[in-house]
Amino acid sequence: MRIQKGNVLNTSIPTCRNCPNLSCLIQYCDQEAKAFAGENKINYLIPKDQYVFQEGSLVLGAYFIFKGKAKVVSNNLQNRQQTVRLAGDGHILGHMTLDKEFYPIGAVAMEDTKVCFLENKLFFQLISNNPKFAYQVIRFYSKELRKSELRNRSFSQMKTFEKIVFAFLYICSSFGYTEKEKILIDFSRAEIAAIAGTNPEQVSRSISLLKEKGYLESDGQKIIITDMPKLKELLSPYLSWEILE
Amino acid sequence: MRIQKGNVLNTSIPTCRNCPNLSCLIQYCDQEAKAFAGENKINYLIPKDQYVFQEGSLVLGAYFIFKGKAKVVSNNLQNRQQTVRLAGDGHILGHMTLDKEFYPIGAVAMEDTKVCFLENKLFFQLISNNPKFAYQVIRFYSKELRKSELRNRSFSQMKTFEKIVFAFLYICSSFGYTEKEKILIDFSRAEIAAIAGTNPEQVSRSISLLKEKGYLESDGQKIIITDMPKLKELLSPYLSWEILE
DNA sequence: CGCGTCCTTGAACCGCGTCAAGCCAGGTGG
DNA sequence: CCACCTGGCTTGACGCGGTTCAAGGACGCG
Repeated sequence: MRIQKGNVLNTSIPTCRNCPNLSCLIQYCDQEAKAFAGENKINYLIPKDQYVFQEGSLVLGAYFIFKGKAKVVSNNLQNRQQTVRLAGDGHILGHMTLDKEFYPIGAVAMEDTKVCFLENKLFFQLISNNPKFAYQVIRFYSKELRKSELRNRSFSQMKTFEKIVFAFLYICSSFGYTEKEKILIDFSRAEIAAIAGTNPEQVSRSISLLKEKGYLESDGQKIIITDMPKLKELLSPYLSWEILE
Repeated sequence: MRIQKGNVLNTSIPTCRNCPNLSCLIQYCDQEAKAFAGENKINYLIPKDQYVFQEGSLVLGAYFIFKGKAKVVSNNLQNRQQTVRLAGDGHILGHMTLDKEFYPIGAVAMEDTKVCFLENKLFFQLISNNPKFAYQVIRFYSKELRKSELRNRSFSQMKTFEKIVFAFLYICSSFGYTEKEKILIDFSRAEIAAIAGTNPEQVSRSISLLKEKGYLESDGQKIIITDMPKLKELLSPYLSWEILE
């Protein structure tokens, strides 16, 4: 198995103004590193539904998402796929290491996605020259770990219905939303099920129930959340919501 | 609610030879930082069963475990406690941040545990002056996140029996073991249940079943794993085991 | 010796995963 | 332009597994 890459972009690392998370990281990189990155063509465009990297491939560095959406997925031998994390603009995919290690997970682009691949050596160089960059990376991982731990807890205690509600909120928080406007989720039932850790039928049932009670509307596979605060309230026994933001 | 601390130790940061993970981290700290840490008495001894920090307390920095065991726990409002992570020698507890944030989780010492508290400012100072230290911290978080993601996936697909087997292996991998010798797990049924995300009854049933099939022995609450490889095999459909080590 | 705590085992209810059938929308070809 | 087909959404029915409740036993402690 090998890392599957999209088209190489000939740009240097952009400042990425419309992507606060990443620009926050990148602005701390010194000129030298930026030039190196540009020369070495480390920016890629991954088309929708293609792998950023595949399960079982060799770890060579970390991927930063400039613009786009990706899901971190994991198959087991029974061919069931589980989505373990969602990543949007400015997030980090993959895990850097000094040793040769293998990924137990893969990442798939959910839309055309611009990523920047930082090979281990370059990554270390960036950290060494840019302590603020290092600090931002640590904060990112620290936050993601916290989110992941929370998901762990929630999933082991929630009933299926609640897991599905959680999946909706997780999607919203991963890709951003504003409290006021209506939120559109355009995921297939199967995709939602893979996040919630259940099956499409249960997702469908839960949506019907939520629709009935006026929490959301649906049109084909599209879901429109009309009352976000009430939806959050359903999970109030489990969560303090600030932390997902 | 306030941070509950144990006795303050008057030592400076030790090199901690018997604790490879942490010594690996700490050896990269410069003398100045070590002196500062020593002066500011940032080392604490947390007695067994006391909180290192409590759910809902303010985030002020990160805790490094020198020697001991701790569990990261999380209560929901129905008073069910879930253990989301185990941490042994050299591991990091808590999550650093620039802003004022709240922990959604707490940490409890599982035995008398020596920890070192790095307040945010000091932590940043360490990172700035010690790029290798920063890199090690990033590696640690990256690895923990990977483990957590894997746990996420596994738990959403495994049956209860398998989750309990997983809990045993998770305990072993967190606190270290050698493949050859017999491994003693001295946890109450309820504690194991909190890790596996189920109830003590199921833990008890699973243990009986495993005992019957010769995977382990038990004596009161003590569990002795006699055949680790066979135990791992039970979960082979889910896991590539290297990554937990 | 009595009490409390934890482990163990049994029994009953019910949530949910699975299977199956019906429905609707979009795409294709005659 | 319509007939057909395919794939995803929806809903119902069934059966298994697990949570919960309850009772009995082992052990330590006062």
